[in-house]
Parts: sequence; C-alpha cells; structure tokens
Amino acid sequence: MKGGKGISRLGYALLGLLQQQPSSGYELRKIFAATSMKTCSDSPGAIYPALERLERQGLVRGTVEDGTGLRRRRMFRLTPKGLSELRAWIVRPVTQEELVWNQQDTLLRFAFSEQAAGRAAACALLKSLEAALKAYLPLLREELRSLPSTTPASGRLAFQYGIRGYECLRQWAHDAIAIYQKKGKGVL
Amino acid sequence: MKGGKGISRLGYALLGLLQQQPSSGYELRKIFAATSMKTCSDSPGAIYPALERLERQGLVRGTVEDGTGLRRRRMFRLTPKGLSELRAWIVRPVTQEELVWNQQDTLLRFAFSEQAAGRAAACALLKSLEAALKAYLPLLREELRSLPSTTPASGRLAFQYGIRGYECLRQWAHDAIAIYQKKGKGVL
DNA sequence: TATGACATGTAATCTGTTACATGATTAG
DNA sequence: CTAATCATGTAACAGATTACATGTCATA
Repeated sequence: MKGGKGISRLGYALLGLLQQQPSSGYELRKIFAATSMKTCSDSPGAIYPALERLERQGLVRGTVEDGTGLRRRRMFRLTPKGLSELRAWIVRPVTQEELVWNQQDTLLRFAFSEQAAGRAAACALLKSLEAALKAYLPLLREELRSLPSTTPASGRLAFQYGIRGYECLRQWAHDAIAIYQKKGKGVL
Repeated sequence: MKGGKGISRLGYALLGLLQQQPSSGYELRKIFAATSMKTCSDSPGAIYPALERLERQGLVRGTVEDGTGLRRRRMFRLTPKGLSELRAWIVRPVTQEELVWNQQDTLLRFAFSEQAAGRAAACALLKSLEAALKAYLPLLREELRSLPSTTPASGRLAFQYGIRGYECLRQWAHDAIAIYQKKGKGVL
C-alpha cells in the first residue's frame, strides 16, 4: 500500500500503457524490455501478478483470446474505474516527499498525462513540479552549507550532484511549460 | 541477492556509515532521517534486520554497551571483512545496467569512496562513470530519434528529461574529476 | 527434430513498509 | 505524574527478483 490506494509504480505504469492501447501481458513485458528509460522491470514474475491485482481491483479486465492459434492469450483493457484511478494519480500535486523518494513516479505520471488527462493536466503537473522544486532547492542548498566540516570531499560532491540534478529537473520543467504554452496558443 | 553478494543498498549504506564511525542502530537511523539526500529509509523495521544480516555475514560486529544507564544499546563496528566488502563494492566499475537501474548506488558508492578507499579510488570511480555515460548517451539519443511518431508530446518530453539528467551527471562527473586532479597535484 | 520466439504462469526467497510493543531516563 | 526522547525490536504484509515450468507454433 504505497501510492494512495495500494497500487505500485508498476501498477500505474501498466494502467498507463493499457490506456494507450489494450495489450497482453507479453506485449507489456516487451515494452518494458525494449525501452531504455526503464522505470519498471519486465519480469513475468512482476507483471502477471500485478495485472491480476489490478483485475481484482476492477481497474483492468482481461479477456481470453484464442482464435489466433497460438497459446491462448489474455488481452487486458482499462475499465472506466481504471481510467479514473489513472487520472487521479496523474493529477495529484507533486509533493516534496515525492521529489525525494519517488521522482520516477513524477516523470512517469507526466509521460502519461497528455493522453490520459489532457494537455491542461500535463501543464498543471509541470507547474506543480516547478513549485515543489522552488520550495525544496533552497532547503538543499542550506543543508549543503551546514554539512559538518568533517564531511569528505566525495560526500560533499555527491550532495552537490543531488542539487544539480534537481536544478536540471527544474530547468526542464520550465522549458516544458514554455513549450506547452506556446503550443496551446497555436492549437486553440 | 541483488548486489554481487547479497547485500542491499541499505546494507552498503550501513557499512559506509560504520566505516566512518562505530554507531548504534539508533544513531544510524537518525542519520538517515536527518539527511535530505535520502537514499534509504530510516525505519527501524528496515535497519535493525539489515544490521542483523550484516552481523550474520560477519561484516559488522555489535557489542552491547550498558554503562550509560539508558537502555542497553548495541554499538556496531565494521569488521575487516566488512571493510573489504565495502571497498569491493566501491571499486566496481560503473556498468550501463547500474546507470539504468541503480544510479543511486553509484552516487552512494562515490560518497563513501574517499574515506573508505582513498582519493585514487574516488577518481577512478568518476572516470568509470564518465566512460559508462559516454557509451550510453548516444544510445539514448538514438532511441529518442526512433520513438514512434504516435508518441505524445509529454512522453517525448519525459524521455528528453531522462537524457538531460544523464548529461547533467556527465557534466558533474567531468567537473568532479577536474577537482580531484587539481587537488591531487596540490596535495601530493 | 531441434531451436527459438511467442505466451503465460508459479514458487521460493528477500527486502522493505507499516504499525505496534517494550522499556529506561529526563524534563516539566 | 506525564510526556518526550532515547533505544531496540517484532509481526504482518506487500512487492520484486530469480528461477523454473509449461505449452504452441514456425523454421531451419
């Protein structure tokens, strides 16, 4: 029971992919295996049980499909409840907690945001991310300053990278917002 | 059995902290709780069992200490075997696998590298990281180019952030190497 | 007929999360 | 006396990893 209602990152990733198109467990595995930006594992021992959990929760529905002649395969589809669960996850504001522990979730949410919840939601998520970073970065800088003087150089440098990474994320969010706003004007 | 020999990230973090100074479980928890750059949880349900595992493996030794009058507390110390295990972990070359799945480990290894394995090891680790990134980044850029045209803008942007993050890491590694080499000359 | 891709699953094990339990000491 | 802090632990559960098991179909 990590995210809000007992759905793991993998669970949400599956919901997101199924929102894009109905797929079999095998196809979903292939997607995770093929992409370099891996946030989740492609192991059957993770995916099939995760799909079962989602089905028990009524978020996806699997229908057996055995006309093709191959071994029977189950195509999974998002249910309306699954879609609203996915949307609720996407539109959650970005918290400092998430920045520290689950940054990957934020990016995954954003990746699905446009298709599953629309451009406005995508843009709102970016703004929420930017705001969270704006509040968090000063705290990190302060913590760097007050690091004990005994801290070895490598420890200090590692901390500095942490800060740089968040700055990079902030810059990206800023650029992405600009893109959305420009595009928004053009398209509307 | 994730890292080489059945030690989790938390396990290595504990070894690294104990190398800096012998501590009780409670003190270790406080360190995890206080630092904003959290890579590990500070929950007792994670730390005490992890310390027990390390003790069973002969990597740390806990000695009860109850002169202070408070409830007895166990001070943990790194054993020679623990130190060599820590060093072996630190000097492992950075692989593409690690870049994708366990970036945090790389940074954690580096944070401990100087105290536990010396400046030369710290510098070698940075160079290994730089080399891994140099090989990996072109693959990511290629993958971005060949993303299906149906990919929504938010998916594309999320992927771009992934690349930016690695570029940032590379820049940081580059700068850090420069610092080590300058300092090396001054101190030697 | 043997291999490899397709396709789904299970079991053992490990680790972490959450929540609770215990108990001593100090400050108010 | 009560609350907070110090300090250690346990038990239930969730989720992932690894390795294995099963079975179909195409092709070489």
